[in-house]
Amino acid sequence: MPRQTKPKPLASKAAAQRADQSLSTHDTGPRVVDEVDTRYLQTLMGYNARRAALSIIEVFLERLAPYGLKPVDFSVMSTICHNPGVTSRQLCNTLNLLPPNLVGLIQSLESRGLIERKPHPHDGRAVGLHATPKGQALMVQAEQTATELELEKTAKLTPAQRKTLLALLQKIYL
Amino acid sequence: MPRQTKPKPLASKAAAQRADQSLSTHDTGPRVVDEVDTRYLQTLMGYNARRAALSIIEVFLERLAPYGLKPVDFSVMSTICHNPGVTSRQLCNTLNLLPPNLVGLIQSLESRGLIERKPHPHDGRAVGLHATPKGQALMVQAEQTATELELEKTAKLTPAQRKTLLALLQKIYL
DNA sequence: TATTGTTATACTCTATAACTATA
DNA sequence: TATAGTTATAGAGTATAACAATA
Repeated sequence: MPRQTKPKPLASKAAAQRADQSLSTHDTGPRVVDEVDTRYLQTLMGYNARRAALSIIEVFLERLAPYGLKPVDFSVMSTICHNPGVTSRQLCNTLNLLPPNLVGLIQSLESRGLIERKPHPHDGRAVGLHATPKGQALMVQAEQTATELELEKTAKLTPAQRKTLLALLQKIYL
Repeated sequence: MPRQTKPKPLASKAAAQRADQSLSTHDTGPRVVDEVDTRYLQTLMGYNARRAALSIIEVFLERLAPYGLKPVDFSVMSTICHNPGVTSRQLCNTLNLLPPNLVGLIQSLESRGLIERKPHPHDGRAVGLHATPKGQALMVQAEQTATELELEKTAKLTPAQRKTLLALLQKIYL
């Protein structure tokens, strides 16, 4: 189930058309565009990172749907599994989420029996989040599926390139 | 105006805590998490690409606000400027947008006097989109601002690393 | 019959303000 | 006074179905 219209394969014969990349062509008459020139946008990291992320997330949504997990659910569950007792506030800070948007998500995971809320040992305001055995078992499978899917989507990259790409991306947002 | 809660600086002294990354710890008691371990998520390209993209887009929204352009407006305007006569359908295919979501955007740009709609030379159904002189002038400034911002956000990267990162990202979504 | 552009609309995601309980 | 969690709600973004005009 494609969520977007898929770009048609470009007619490579028309590559020679795109010669003038200047912004101010001062041309006002009607014109037919044979092949769309996106060379400027492709110099922008934000554009490329967003397109790459959406490309992966599109497949992620399909493959993880059987687990009832969307990307944010997945990252929250994974972080809880790897950090038993983590609080909502810590999840927000770590994953760049807003507290109000996490409330319903946590409640949903709890009602599905994937996590448990336990009182925080030292802070009466906070609540520690723990994955149940059911939640842990689900995430073992989900993380394996996610990792497989990621390797597929980055199949054009060598392992070294993949490692490089991860490191460079982290230099931007960390 | 921060749109998200900003992660607090991590106490590096606690890095030694995160030794066991296994999913099934079988621990059920209350526990305090000192530093959140996100090492698994950081192995996922989708997670890193999305975080990097959002990190850039956050600044993009601030810096491009004076031009009245959000990321999608910007990419549409830029593509129209560099491809005079491009059609809505071509924009959708190129930028991975859905036609209904582009209608209001195009109307807004037209009512602001940034673009003009002209009949397509060969196809009576299609409409060619052209940037007005006002739109072209705006985009010269906007693209310069965007490029500057991008260089700031990728300041930790060498020019060679930046080029590598762009190329690797395109190998994922193109 | 297929495609371009459009309308209407629903659903999801994201953001802000304000409240409570505790530190 | 400040923080953790919550509630309510508004706004933006994204999705599908269906239609008219043209190819």
